[in-house]
Amino acid sequence: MIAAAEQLSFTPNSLARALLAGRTGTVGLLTSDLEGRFVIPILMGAEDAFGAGQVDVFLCDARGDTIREQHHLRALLSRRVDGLIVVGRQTDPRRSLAHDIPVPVVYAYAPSDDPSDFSITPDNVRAGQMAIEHLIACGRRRIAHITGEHAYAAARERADGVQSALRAAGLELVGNVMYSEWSERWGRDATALVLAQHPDIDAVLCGSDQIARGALDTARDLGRAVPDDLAVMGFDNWEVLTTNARPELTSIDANLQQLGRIAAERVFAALDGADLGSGTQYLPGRLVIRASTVARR
Amino acid sequence: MIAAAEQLSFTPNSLARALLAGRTGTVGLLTSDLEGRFVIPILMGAEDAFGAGQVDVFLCDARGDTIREQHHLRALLSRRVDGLIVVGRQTDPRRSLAHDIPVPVVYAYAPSDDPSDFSITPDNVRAGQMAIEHLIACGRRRIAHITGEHAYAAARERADGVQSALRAAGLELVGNVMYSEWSERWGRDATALVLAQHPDIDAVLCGSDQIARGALDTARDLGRAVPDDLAVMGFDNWEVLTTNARPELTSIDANLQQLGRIAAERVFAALDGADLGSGTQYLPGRLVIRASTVARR
DNA sequence: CTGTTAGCGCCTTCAC
DNA sequence: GTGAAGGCGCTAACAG
Repeated sequence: MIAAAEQLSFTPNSLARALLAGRTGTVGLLTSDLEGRFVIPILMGAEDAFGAGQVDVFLCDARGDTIREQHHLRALLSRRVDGLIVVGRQTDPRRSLAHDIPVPVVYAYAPSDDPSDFSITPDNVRAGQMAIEHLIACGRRRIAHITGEHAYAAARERADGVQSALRAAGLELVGNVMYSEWSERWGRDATALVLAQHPDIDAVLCGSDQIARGALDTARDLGRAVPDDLAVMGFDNWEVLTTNARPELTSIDANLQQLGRIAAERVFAALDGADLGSGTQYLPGRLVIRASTVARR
Repeated sequence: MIAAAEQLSFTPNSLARALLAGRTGTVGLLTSDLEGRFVIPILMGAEDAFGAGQVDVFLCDARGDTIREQHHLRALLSRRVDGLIVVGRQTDPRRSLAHDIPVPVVYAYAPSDDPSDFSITPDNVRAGQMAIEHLIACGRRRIAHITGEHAYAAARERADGVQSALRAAGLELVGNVMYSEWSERWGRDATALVLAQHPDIDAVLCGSDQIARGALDTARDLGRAVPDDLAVMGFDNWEVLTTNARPELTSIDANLQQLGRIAAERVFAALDGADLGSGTQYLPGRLVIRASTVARR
């Protein structure tokens, strides 16, 4: 009867329950950069995995500032989150948060520099290989590689994968890896440059979809038909760029949503006593073939 | 001395404090669509405003599903959030969550259809007017308007603003408002169409930056010089599209981050007893002039 | 099987 | 001034 009376608009107080149970059913997601487009899919994947269970997530954006990060960390711990996911803005290793955190911590995207932490990050070397293997499968032999800032591990690692896959096929990159910035503009300029120096190339592999969009523009300006005359591909599979390109752009998807989901599942399992493990797990990407490398027929 | 001993690694338990205080210092952010690019800046603005104070935010993505939304709502209330921000994916009014929510609720981006709720949303009519006023100030007189889906209030309202500003200047739109989809592809196709029918136009106002990018491509293909021969502008000021365009794209920024900040501030003030108010507040946008409407010199 | 009670960690009050 | 006690809402353990 009491129950019936309260049924109308009664909500149990999770706080009290948490206080008693020693478990809040909450997880902290500490990001260093909401602006960037890599964090969001990861966040979605994590939200997804947790949403099914009964856990809610505290989102904190440290804006790349260590002080703010420490502040948020303290706040999250004082709120007794059951676990923590730390999402970086780049795939370069980042400093470990601290050693004495009383809850499981998973580093996503940006791995921790402490090998005793557990991290999960995209396999960029493999991604570079996959791209080259696809281009070779398309019959391309004279391939140039235009990419972003050398300061980014993602750029260097993809380039490593590119070189190793070429070597494995008995081929060589045309010219050097061209590093500069992650922009369409650089894609346009670099493509003009490489086409002037090496007019006989049959493929341009770009380090990001943005760069690839620039490459497509220049190819069009110079009358090079894509993909018949010149194949173009990118990385990241940023749909707004890839599916609206002329022709639509082949790309390597880093499976970030899955990465977020795995991170969440690992934290979740650790809550139930599973061992979190340590070291860095590399998540393979996925080739998404579109018309910029394979002609429609 | 006890304090000293604990200073090493002691974190006060916010739960216990909250239980006693009747205040958790948490706010729920209920979104219907993390994927979309409008939610993120709002979220950042809110996180920003709250981060300064001591409040943390629970992020819940309902994925546009009402059931899931109700589920999350219950969860958030059971966690005794002090307030709620509901962020929709479109600017079309959405159904009110419920009438009996015991904490302040602010609707952001998608206003509530219940006038007793408080909502804040971009002023799209005014944005349309601002765009036209800018084009007229640039000396344009024969303006076409290509936009997205008619089903979106944002498209219709901007078009209303466009028409009213033209009328106020004694001008008329060239052709009808062209509604279709929010894509580069449509921007390309529609621009080709309108240039064929009305070769004498001197400006194309596009309903989004994506559409505007398509318009720029077609203008280039057809040899129309931008901005001398044809001005092009968009809406949203999506930097990745605007600053990489050839030429860089003039756009109307909806100030979404500010919108998120205001929403957070309103919730925050309501926590301290301030009246939340009701009705819909329309936040004006901001003109960002770039080279697609004003020639560099 | 239903009803009572103790205590989770903190803060505020009141007594000393 | 320092110190003890009560209670926030819940659940687990125990008593009836």
